Amino acid sequence: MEHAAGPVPAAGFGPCAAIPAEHMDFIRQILDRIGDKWSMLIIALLEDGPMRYTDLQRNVPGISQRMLSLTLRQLTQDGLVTRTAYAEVPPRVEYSLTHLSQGLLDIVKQLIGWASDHHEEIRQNRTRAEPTH
Amino acid sequence: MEHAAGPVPAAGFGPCAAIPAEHMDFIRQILDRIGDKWSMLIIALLEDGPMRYTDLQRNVPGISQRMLSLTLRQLTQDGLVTRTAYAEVPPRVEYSLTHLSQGLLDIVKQLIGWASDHHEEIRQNRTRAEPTH
DNA sequence: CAGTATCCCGACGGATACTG
DNA sequence: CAGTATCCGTCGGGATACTG
Repeated sequence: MEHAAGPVPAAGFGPCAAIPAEHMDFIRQILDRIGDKWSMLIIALLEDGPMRYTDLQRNVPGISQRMLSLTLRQLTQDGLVTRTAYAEVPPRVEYSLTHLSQGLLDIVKQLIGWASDHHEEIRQNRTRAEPTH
Repeated sequence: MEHAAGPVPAAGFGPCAAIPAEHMDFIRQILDRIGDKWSMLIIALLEDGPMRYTDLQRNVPGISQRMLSLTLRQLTQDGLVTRTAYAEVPPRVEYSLTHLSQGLLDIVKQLIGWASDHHEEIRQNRTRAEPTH
């Protein structure tokens, strides 16, 4: 991100130097899509390589068939996941990442890393925040 | 639920090398929290420095007072945002990032950058995915 | 195996009105 | 200015049953 260096550039201080208002729109779009309950998890899981429907279902604990299907369809439509169906006797379908989602994968992994590092701290903060009332 | 009876291959490549099942839990916790509709946006906005309640309200287009209050309270409780109230005649309250959210900010910025770079591609993918009926 | 279809509940979150 | 309180609709998403 170019932020050039600069403490609040331009005139006075604008209402929002960090995010141009024009960007707000699709930032929300993307967040709504991958910020949902399962997308990032699935993308992270696909890092290892292609996975089948049931593989995903086993490895994303708690996901329902409905949500798995829906999420995969969304991701496929967005070009973040590739669906490959093999015409075999027991049907086989594999899902894998695309070039587009490779960059996203990197970020998702960072987010997971951050969560791993700080979830405990956050939990502590949360419980200790009670007494205020 | 543990189906301990399962193969659970342990050797070779397990069902999930990317995310150990134990981590799934708090990954979901974090995603549920910051993956909501407004948290990341607010964190990104606070990069520039402290902002007041109304500043945030202006710069997060479409957010309601209710959601702004709620989100800020959540973030404050989690230790991701600091709330500072000045006892002045017109009340003034400022919100800013904490050391904890600094690392998260970096990731959020990357995500925003990624969204900026690829939202168009994603939109195209989405529209061109229709004909499949 | 890899899904789809249907039902249904709870929460997320917007609109509005009120307060310290 | 900086919130809280209440009402209420939408819809994300789980449970269950069925299909190619």
